[in-house]
Amino acid sequence: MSMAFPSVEEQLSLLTRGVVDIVPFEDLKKKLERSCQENVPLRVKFGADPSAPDLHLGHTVVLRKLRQFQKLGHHVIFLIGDFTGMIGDPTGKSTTRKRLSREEVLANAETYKTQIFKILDPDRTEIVFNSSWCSEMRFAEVLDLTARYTVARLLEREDFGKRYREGKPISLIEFMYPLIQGYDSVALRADVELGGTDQTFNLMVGRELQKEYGQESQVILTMPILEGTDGTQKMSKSLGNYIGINEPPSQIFGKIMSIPDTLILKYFELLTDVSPETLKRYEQEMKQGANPRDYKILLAKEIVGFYYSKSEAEACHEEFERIFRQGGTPDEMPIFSLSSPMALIDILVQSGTLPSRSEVRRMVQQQAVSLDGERVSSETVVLHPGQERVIKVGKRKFLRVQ
RNA sequence: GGGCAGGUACCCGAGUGGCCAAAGGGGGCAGACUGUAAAUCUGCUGGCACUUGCCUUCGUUGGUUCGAAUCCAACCCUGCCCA
Repeated sequence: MSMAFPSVEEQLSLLTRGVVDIVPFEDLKKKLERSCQENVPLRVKFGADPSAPDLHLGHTVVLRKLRQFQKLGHHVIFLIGDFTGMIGDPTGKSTTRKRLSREEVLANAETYKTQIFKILDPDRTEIVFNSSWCSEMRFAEVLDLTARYTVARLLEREDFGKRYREGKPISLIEFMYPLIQGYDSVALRADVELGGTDQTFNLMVGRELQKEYGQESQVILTMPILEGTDGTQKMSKSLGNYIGINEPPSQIFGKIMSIPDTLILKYFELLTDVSPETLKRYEQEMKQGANPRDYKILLAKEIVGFYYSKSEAEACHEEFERIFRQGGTPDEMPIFSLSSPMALIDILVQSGTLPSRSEVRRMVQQQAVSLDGERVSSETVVLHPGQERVIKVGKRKFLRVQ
């Protein structure tokens, strides 16, 4: 399969979009030139944690960059770091890593596939597991690997150094992670490795190790870390500020609408294909006083449109207007069927709308509960079957009772 | 192996026998205000009951006591120093 690559300049202009750093830039240029001349695609590596199969928009920043490489004709290697996942890390800092079985890893891999292929081209993506070479390594080989790096250099990493200075624990296996990840690059003979800026250190270790093992060092390309819906902390599932790509369209739409204004342009740049010129125009218009809300709507439509469809995006927009601007109700909401009369408090707990009866009482006290648009003042109101009513808790929890 | 300091609710962190479901902050949730948001103000933030009540929670397990997050013992875990 021989196809001409676009010119190096053309490739670079696309590939440099939105990136934070390319180290070293000159080497990327050289690799691209050689790839053009010899008509050999670059091997572009990206590593993923095996235990987090729920992708969110934060993950897609890098995936979209991989997609650009693919569109230019390069070969993407999606590495699933199952080896360390199967060992587990009992002392992991805050989140104790769960040990994964082989079956779980494979199941997670499947989930990955269905998600990443919403963005990546399956025909140009190779999925690999690092256990396939890590589990073959003999202890002597592992020692040989550890002899090639020093503790002082590992402590150069910001979080290691910080934790060490602050007297917080660092387990040896954590020290090994960068080495393992770096060794993966050796095993894969990666030309380029992508990652978030938080991965810079690990990516650099890959460069060092490749050199140690007599290979040409990979070029590393880092992408910005996407802030979550809270606008300050990085998007992550554990912080609850994420927008999952598997979430229903109306959820995605609503969550995007809730991001702070300061993120609008960044989201456009990193999560959509909107051209740089258009981006500039948006920026100008907002500076001149246009309502940022309207651009958020454009953004939300753009993203929902990408993962679902244009018409779905339109529908989300209409529903959003109805619910939040006019205080209406969504098209779809959880339904709870009554078979006999039941008190409001029981309905809200049994339907799972709220976690406990105490919570229901609190909400009612705080005037957060309404029934068919009317504030509810007592949680003991009894609802009867056969009559359709809508309960609303807070701004976005709805329940249809029938 | 020895010495010292620690382990408190989602997170940080006060509390050293009853007034502790446990100060304070962060986060979260709700209300007001808005543009849906941010900022601000107010309230809530273990569960069950709901007019002062009961139950579970302060690393784990036992013990002392009318009564323990607080005292004792053993154990587990973490950090620092020494070997």
